[in-house]
Amino acid sequence: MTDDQSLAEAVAARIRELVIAGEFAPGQKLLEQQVAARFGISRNTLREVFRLLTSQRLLQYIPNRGVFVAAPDEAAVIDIYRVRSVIQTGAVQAATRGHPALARMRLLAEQGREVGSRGDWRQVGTINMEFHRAMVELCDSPRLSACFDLVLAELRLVFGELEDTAHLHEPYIGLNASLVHALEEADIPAAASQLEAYLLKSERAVLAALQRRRS
Amino acid sequence: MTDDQSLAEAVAARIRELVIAGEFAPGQKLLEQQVAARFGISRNTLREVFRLLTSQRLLQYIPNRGVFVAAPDEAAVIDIYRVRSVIQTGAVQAATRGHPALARMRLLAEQGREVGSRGDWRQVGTINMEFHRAMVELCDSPRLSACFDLVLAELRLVFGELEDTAHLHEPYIGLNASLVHALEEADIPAAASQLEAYLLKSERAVLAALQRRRS
DNA sequence: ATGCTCCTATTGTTGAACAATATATATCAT
DNA sequence: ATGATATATATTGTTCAACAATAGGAGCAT
Repeated sequence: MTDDQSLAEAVAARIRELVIAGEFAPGQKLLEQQVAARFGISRNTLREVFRLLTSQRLLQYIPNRGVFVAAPDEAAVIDIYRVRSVIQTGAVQAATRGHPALARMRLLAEQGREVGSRGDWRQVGTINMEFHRAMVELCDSPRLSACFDLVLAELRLVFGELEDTAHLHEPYIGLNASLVHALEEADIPAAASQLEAYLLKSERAVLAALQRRRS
Repeated sequence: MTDDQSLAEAVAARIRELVIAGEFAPGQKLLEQQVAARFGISRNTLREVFRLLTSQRLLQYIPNRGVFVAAPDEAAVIDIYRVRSVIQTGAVQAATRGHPALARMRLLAEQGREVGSRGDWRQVGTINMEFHRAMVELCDSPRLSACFDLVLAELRLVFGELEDTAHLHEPYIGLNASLVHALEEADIPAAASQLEAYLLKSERAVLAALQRRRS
């Protein structure tokens, strides 16, 4: 079936999903023995897994203390949105008519609207992230996409800490469609300003929700 | 002395230097037994090291085949400069008067001129990289800096493949000073256009040298 | 050459062991 | 009690030896 990847990578992928889904709580310590037993692998292999996930910022590694599920704080969120601003601004600047990523953005924007009307906000969140990933692919840069994937994964982790994901995604369904429109018209300045507005709004919403949660 | 880091991290740092210095040739295969013996560590620990360096793109990991020293090709160089363009453009946009990173840029620009007049081009290259790292720190974003450090390390690897590093760095001593000047005057557009010119010129020089080398 | 089997070196993974470090517990002086 | 100190315990850091799984090459037939 699915076994062209090494065991370490396979387990890394599984843990990654668990972390992002919030099954492993942020800040929680991961004991080597315990986790190794749970996944039926040896400690040595698990350590490779941990190194993998640490490099993706999903786990935090403190020497001689162990690994912990990353717990992004306000500073992290601010930094994440700074990265998004820089990279995604670069993306809209690089946008060209007829780029496959643009078509994908259009598709995802429509899917988001559909799923949103059905009220499945978790799904909307996922689609929204895919939308922005597609946007970065406008750069045709595997390294920028990789960097962006990292911060996006961190952001999903933050979302996992919050509950009221409803209004965290709802307002952006319209914005996405509008952004696609601007890009298809090759109106870069409009797209850039809409992106900037989106990011600012989203950052504020996330920060507010995060601070509400910490009380 | 210096032992607050784990053995794996220490060895990773050493190998990293060797790779960047070109002591391990790009594309060369690294045998686990051999390298483990050379550094006096066990295979298991070395595997952690490899995972670390792979995530930094200094090594390439092919399942069931082993790890190889990364060998950036033309496509990689093009991509690296795309990343630089996006991130560093973001940096000059974020520049503010009196930012500590700006002072550091000025210092490094002067050092570059000094060392350059003495003809120590290798040193000029190092200082030049520090200069651009400082530029990215204008963003005050640890994640952007981390991403930038990755591509810069890759770029050093490319430089290692070339010999005539002299004229690869010489023309940029003046450009750096001029860029600092523009930023200190808060003339963002000027700085941006100079940066763009610099990156384009540098990219072309590197690509040309690289293609000359492959024959 | 092309395709085949067999062999071998290397990677992938394991389990147990021990040293080094951190955390928890108990002990003691104040 | 409180706080400091020592002791014990759990966990991480690292090693080693073993074996399974895989890739690459040698030889051989076609």
